[in-house]
Amino acid sequence: MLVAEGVAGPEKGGGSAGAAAAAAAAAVGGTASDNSTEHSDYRAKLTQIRHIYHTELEKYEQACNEFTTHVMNLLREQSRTRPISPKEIERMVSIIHRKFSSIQIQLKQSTCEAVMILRSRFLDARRKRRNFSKQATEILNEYFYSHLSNPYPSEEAKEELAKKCSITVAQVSNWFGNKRIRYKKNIGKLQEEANVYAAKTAVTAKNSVAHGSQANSPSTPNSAGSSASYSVPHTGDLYTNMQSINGDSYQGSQVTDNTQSQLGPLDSEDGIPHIGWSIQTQN
DNA sequence: CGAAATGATTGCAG
DNA sequence: CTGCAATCATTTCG
Repeated sequence: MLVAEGVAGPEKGGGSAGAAAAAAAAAVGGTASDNSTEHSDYRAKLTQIRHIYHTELEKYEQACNEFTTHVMNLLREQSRTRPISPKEIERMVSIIHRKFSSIQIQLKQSTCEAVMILRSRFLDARRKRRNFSKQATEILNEYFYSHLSNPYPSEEAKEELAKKCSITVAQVSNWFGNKRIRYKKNIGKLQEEANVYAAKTAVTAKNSVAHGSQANSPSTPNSAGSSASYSVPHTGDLYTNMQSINGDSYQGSQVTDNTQSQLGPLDSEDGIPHIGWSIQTQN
């Protein structure tokens, strides 16, 4: 257990400790490369614990030896007045060693406890999030808005994005989960963002798919100062995607989009259009 | 400081 | 197992 934590291992600099920290990081879900700043704290504390442990252990060992020799001396002294069998000496020594070993076990236990506390605190810190870098969110948004019609990246796409953003696949999934739901919740506000990113990536992906007649340029002329008027991005194509609520077909590029999905909370102030990718069974 | 933004977690459903 | 929705906990912004 302590060995696993790199505490009771060989007392060299930081090899095993580093491994332990890395393992902990992996368990937490970090990339082990970028968030080293957070690990340094953990590692420093682990090192401290290890140092204390070894110091104490050495102290006990030394005390044990001293005590043993002391007892031996006493016995030797006594041997002048009475015969002392080697067996008795052995017995005494073993008793002493047992005693000290129990003390050491206690030390190990308390050390173990300290490590566990440290570890749990470190794991609890998983909520201590760091915002992604500007560039990472840029990349993610780019993908999201260029696949707005079906923002469900495949496993490969997630890996790709994760690599590009220096985050984990799980984080990508989290991000898309959050993004989808928050986008849906707030279409009005995020519209501008959508347009921005759509414009940004207008030429890149997907136009290959849209080779249909309709010009795909989303190009809301941003004229209206207020965000009042927004036309759903739906950069063209395939947002009819699954939405296979039989019948339906799809109503041209115009997005009056009555996909029922009555969002309760948002009062109808502007007839906010709804997004298509609500897969939810909602017949 | 409080509110908004945001990444992570939890519970639920299929 | 994946996604959604609600919620938590932290960070950032005004």
